[in-house]
Amino acid sequence: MDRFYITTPIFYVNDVPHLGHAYCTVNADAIARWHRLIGDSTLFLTGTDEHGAKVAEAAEANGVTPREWTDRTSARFAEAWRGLAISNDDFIRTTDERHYATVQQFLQKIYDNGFIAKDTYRGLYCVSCEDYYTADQLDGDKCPVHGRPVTEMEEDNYFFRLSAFEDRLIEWFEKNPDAIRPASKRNEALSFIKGGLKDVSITRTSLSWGVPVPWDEGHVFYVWYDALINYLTAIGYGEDAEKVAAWWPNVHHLIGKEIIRFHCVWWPAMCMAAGIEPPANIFVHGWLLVGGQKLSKSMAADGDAPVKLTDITPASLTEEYGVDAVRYHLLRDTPLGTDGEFSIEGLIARYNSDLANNLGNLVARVATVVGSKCDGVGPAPSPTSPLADSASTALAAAADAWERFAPHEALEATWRLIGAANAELEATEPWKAEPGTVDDVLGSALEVLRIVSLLISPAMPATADEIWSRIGLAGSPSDHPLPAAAAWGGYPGGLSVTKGDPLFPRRKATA
RNA sequence: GGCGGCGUAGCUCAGUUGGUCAGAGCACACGGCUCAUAAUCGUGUUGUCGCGGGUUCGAGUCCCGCCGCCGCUACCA
Repeated sequence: MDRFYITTPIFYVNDVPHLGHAYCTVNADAIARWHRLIGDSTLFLTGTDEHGAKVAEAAEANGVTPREWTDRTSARFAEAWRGLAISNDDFIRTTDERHYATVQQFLQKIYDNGFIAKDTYRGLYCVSCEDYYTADQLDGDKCPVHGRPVTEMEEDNYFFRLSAFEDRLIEWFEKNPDAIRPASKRNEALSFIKGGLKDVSITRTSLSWGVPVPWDEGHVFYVWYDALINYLTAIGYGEDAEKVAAWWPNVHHLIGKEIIRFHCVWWPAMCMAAGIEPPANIFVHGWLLVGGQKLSKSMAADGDAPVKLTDITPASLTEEYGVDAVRYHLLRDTPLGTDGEFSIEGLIARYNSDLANNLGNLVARVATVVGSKCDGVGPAPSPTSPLADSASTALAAAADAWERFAPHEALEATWRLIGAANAELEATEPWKAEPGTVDDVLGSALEVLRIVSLLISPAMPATADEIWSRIGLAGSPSDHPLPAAAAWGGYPGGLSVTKGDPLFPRRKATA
């Protein structure tokens, strides 16, 4: 049995979960579900990043301890993911005991290996960003992000000798051309490395809300530095060498393009410094862009302001359109690796054409005709149906696409099968035929629905279960491993088929 | 400034190493069907492939220049 380890970034708790977080997490979830479906032993990890000055400040402003504050804010993410049917196997928090233990061991190892040393850092610091700026980055004398004045700071910090890894990183990139995808993002990281690397300050003394540096009291690790290590905490680094060996380094980090440097430069170097292999796969996704148009006011913080992606909560969409429809849109409309447009109009267009007209209507019309021509008992499929080829083609294309982290292609392939089934019904017109002569075509249509349930289950688990159940099957498609389960002829016949309400009622063009 | 990317039908986008590459889906039009969520099936229209040069028998596909947009340029989840 193969193993499959996939991660999202851990999200910073001061953010409210928004559509950008959801985009990444839903994609990771669908890919994880696909791997479970093909029988891989799968570990899907997400979580929250909870250290740093901003969190400490927010806690104080709310009159609670940082820990109480992050208990509350971390829960918002867990809740958002429940609302999107996210099937993470673990939810890591950087405030977990286990994480402190792993971070300290991992960094102690780097320290012992001689890649961490003390030095003095001087710079212009923005408290809001928790970050230093160079003079030319400033907007006058203010932080370009927050517009707040920066302060001159000087700290005795520990520095990670990133510069020592320039050659090794370049070699790693060249020996592993597919480690970072897409290639455009790999090149971006590589050119950054080739431009020369400077050592990075990885500890702070100005705050205490962080993981303590084990060899020097009074220092805590810089939030980014402890955050990356979560990927090792979850597989028991420092605790369970066997478990680490089982899952590492063949991990798949799914990340957004804004954090390329941390994941594609720092993180591999940190792993090298600690004496372990760098992560085998890093897949960089793009951003969802929100155009000039306004979204529904219920989704915007300020009804008249231009809506930003970060203003859109996943719940505002799932309440209106349903969990699976939102998941489908996120997976189908923006290929991983490129930026995409997000709009309610696009969501509705996709909903109506793919979900209501093609899939939902196919389920409805098949159920109706089985009801009228077969007394509601589904016949077995024909072994010679032309749809058998369509089904195997769809399965092969979907499998290939999921392997390449291309959910949109996997779904596109599945919809070609749905289209073929609709066309086959038109060609054979079972509603005109005498009962008794329609078993082959209706059985084959039901078989398509069974296979479609399997193929859509990573993307739309609830819909898959519902179709599965309506055609009379017990359990859930996710209990039936591919590819065997998707072989033509699996629908047994003799099962009771129920019509039910429309799976996806059509939507008006305006929300 | 430096490095990199993008600009293809109304919309969203495909287009490997240059030669049916001018495409898909949506939208739209017409026709069929009426089992189905006015859904479905079939057929079809739309483009100076950002602009201007060049290489070539032949260029969205290579080269040069220009215009427009964007990303990265160090510690911004």
